[in-house]
Amino acid sequence: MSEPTTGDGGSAVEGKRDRRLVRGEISREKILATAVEVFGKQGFRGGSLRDIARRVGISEAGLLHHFGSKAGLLTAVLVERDRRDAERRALEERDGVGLVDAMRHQVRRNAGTPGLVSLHVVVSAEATEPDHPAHALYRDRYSRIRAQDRGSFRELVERGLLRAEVDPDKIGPITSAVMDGLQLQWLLDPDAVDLEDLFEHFLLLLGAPPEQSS
Amino acid sequence: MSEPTTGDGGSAVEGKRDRRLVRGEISREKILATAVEVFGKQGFRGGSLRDIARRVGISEAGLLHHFGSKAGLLTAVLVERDRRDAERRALEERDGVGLVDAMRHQVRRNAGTPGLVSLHVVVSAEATEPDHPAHALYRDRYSRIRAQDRGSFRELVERGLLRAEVDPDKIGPITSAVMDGLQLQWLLDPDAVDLEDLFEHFLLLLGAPPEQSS
DNA sequence: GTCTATAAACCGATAGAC
DNA sequence: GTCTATCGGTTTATAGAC
Repeated sequence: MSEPTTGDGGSAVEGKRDRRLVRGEISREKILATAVEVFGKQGFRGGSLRDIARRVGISEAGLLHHFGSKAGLLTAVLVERDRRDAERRALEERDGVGLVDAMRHQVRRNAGTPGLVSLHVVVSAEATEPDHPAHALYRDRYSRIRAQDRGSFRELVERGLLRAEVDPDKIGPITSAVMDGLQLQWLLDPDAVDLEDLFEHFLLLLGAPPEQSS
Repeated sequence: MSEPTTGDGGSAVEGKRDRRLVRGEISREKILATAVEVFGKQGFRGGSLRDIARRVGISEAGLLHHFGSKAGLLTAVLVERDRRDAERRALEERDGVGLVDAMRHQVRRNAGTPGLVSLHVVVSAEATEPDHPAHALYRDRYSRIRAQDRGSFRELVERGLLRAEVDPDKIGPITSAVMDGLQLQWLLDPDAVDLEDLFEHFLLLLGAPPEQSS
């Protein structure tokens, strides 16, 4: 057994730094980090509260005190992840990082955090079932991304930064598909699939210019 | 540990046509079809033998008589699916259908069989976990596809049927990723994602010629 | 906020009759 | 080949003490 010590992931978020963490919040952060691991490996259906509770070093009842239900815990995990992504994207946008480079950064981060990638791949697939507690969340997330990408890609094509054949209405979902699909193959066989290299080749086919080191 | 009997399923493939089906084989076919439904919706971990047995109209013990275990049933389902795919691909190859058109046909079939698509998307994602009973099967399947695609794509590029920038070593996994990733988005929101249309746009970016109606 | 105890349901698999 | 009965295990969630 032993402590997986992944609790380090609970390293203070950002704005929370100057505030003392009370006991309950320590638990909350640690629970969320552990839930990412367990739901990432076993999925929502396959992962158990017992497993998470044991890894955290808390009782199941104690765990449920914070999140109400298993579905509540999953939702908290995914919402927290979305929050961090949005925060990071906002910082990048402030620094003038374009869509394509932002995607490159995302792929690079993914290659270093297989646990988060696994959470996404496994839970999003589970969530295709309409009754799944995260179904609406994933459906709406992809819908939102498609809408955002549409505008960003249109601008890139208009500025001649992508090949003229690229259809701004269609390239967004295709690009998301490439990222998701490559992640699946990478998780199945990490040594046989080079995430960054393959994504970069896809970008080359779009006619995207090389990365802006800035 | 009882007879898994999963081996005999593949024994008589073509020769079965002229032979009367005995009761057991009727059950076997019906069980496999139902297992596709249940595992497709709930995954292997989330789906239960109880649910499958009830839908088939048989007891759980009767079900296990045929397949030995839950994992044995999943394996039988996936092996059967692979067998049918290989059979169909062999026919197409005999008729001179190229790789790209074969992929178009696959996408078109997928758009008409959401249950099979769901089985693939959900179970392949589950199977990224090394302990999953279908892990080796999916890892090897993708490895095999990558190896086959490498040769086929090289030939297409050499014959000028794809853009020269296309790297035969990299475009295979990217193309698989596009199919898988689009399927995920399609299952999450069927009305918002046009599987065939988006895949065709991807092919256009590769410089592939229009479909050969033959 | 955390615990123990327990409810209530579901699970895969086996034994053995027919 | 199919059944009934059952075992031993797991699951999420609640009640109530502290």
